[in-house]
Amino acid sequence: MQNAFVEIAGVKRSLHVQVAREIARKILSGEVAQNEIIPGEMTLCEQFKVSRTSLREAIKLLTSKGLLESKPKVGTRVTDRENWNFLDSQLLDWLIDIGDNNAVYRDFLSLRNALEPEAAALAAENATAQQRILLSATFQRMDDISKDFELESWTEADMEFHRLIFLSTGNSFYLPFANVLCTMFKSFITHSSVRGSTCINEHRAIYSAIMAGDSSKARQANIDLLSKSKRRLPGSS
Amino acid sequence: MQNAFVEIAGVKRSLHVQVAREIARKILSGEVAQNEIIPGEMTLCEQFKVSRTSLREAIKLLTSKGLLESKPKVGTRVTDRENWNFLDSQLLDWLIDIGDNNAVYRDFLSLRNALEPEAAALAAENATAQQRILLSATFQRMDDISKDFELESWTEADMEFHRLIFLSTGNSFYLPFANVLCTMFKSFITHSSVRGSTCINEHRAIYSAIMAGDSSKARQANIDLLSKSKRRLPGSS
DNA sequence: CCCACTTTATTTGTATTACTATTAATTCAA
DNA sequence: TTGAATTAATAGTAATACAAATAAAGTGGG
Repeated sequence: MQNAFVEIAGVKRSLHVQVAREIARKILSGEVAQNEIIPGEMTLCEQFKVSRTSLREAIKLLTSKGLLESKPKVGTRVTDRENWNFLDSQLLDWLIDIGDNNAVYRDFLSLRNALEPEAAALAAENATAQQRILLSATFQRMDDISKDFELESWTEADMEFHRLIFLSTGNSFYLPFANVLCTMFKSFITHSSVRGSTCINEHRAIYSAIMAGDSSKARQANIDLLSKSKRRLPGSS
Repeated sequence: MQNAFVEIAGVKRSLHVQVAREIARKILSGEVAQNEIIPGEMTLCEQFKVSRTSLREAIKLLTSKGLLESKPKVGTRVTDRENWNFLDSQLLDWLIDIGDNNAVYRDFLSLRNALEPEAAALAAENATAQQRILLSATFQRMDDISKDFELESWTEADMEFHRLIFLSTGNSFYLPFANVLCTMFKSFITHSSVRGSTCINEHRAIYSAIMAGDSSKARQANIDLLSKSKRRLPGSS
């Protein structure tokens, strides 16, 4: 396993991101195995035709996402899958680019199932005045769009709605999901998975419950929404 | 706001991690405000007495955690709190070092509340043979320890038990929580928050349900455990 | 023969300097 | 007033040298 690291994508972005992307692709796709030691810095510099500075920045980026681990004398090793940060937006982008997205979408829906009802409940209790205003404006947009449906603008409003709920929980640990959610929604758009109806009534139920400060009703309304959309998405029963 | 960036902790770790830690502390504590532009690279190099290489590695690390954002000509700016990745173990360590941990523990418990019941249900359905063996061994240890209670070893086994559940879900998005959970448990130990009893029976119920492949029973058992431990932790009703 | 200690070689970590690319702000001309 | 060209400031890339860490090989004493 020597020449698994070659080529370079002729995109725009900064060099070390290109390199990181290439290496990440090979790791995520399984082309290089977990716990495998990748070639030394010098070797990789030659293969990617970049300076050691750039290569090291690339490796640092991947290390910070839990994909790699470096030790002097021993080298840089691919970590166990357990340590990969699947909630990182960039990593998700790379993962989606690779292929079998059905599994990714299914797993993500499962996570939303666990999180969003609780997030809605928390938002009902903790949303600030400012956040309630934003939520109102966004729901208004959804309501308007639902009457004259247009996929892209509705998806965007839908995304913003659920994003705002995460941000309104008043719980720091829910914040990262706002970004992950956006990444997934954007990938939905570009890969144009069909999403039939708007479920505007189910969304209205969530919205009303949050504005009324009724956490249990918000939780239940979000459960209802998820159980309805589950029936339309690929890979679910 | 110029000399908010000085000193340097005389710890061991690699240089750029020390620097990153210092800057992160100032950001997380609010000493430097969100959206504020921090001093240029050269200035920071002088203040921290490190080379530009190390400083840039530090900044890259913080950028990858969503704390900073760099653009040519404009500089490096502290991002909105919404973008901070609170599920990063290192960031959590820094956050805990700062102070008001009660809020952190409370928020984390709230997240566990949302996630762990679903994780237990998924584990009941998807745990591999290998994972079931590990879970059995770990529960056996918990059972033994509960008879002759010793705080540290029990906390470690408890942590491993819940960690294994996350790893056994068969859902990539649950994996990162395994590490976050460990970080929080370790902080519990060092900051020696009291955790009275072992709840061994509640844990047994989860364990049995997972081994039996009964997802709804596993979910309910995990809910029961959380509602019981909630009554003992600081900051909850 | 075996164990502990020392040396060596390899690999990552840090530092320095120089140059390039990007872009906000300014300037100057239409 | 506008808008295109210039300027200046900052991050990105590169090349090179040296420092630190450590696994592995070598060495001496028991």
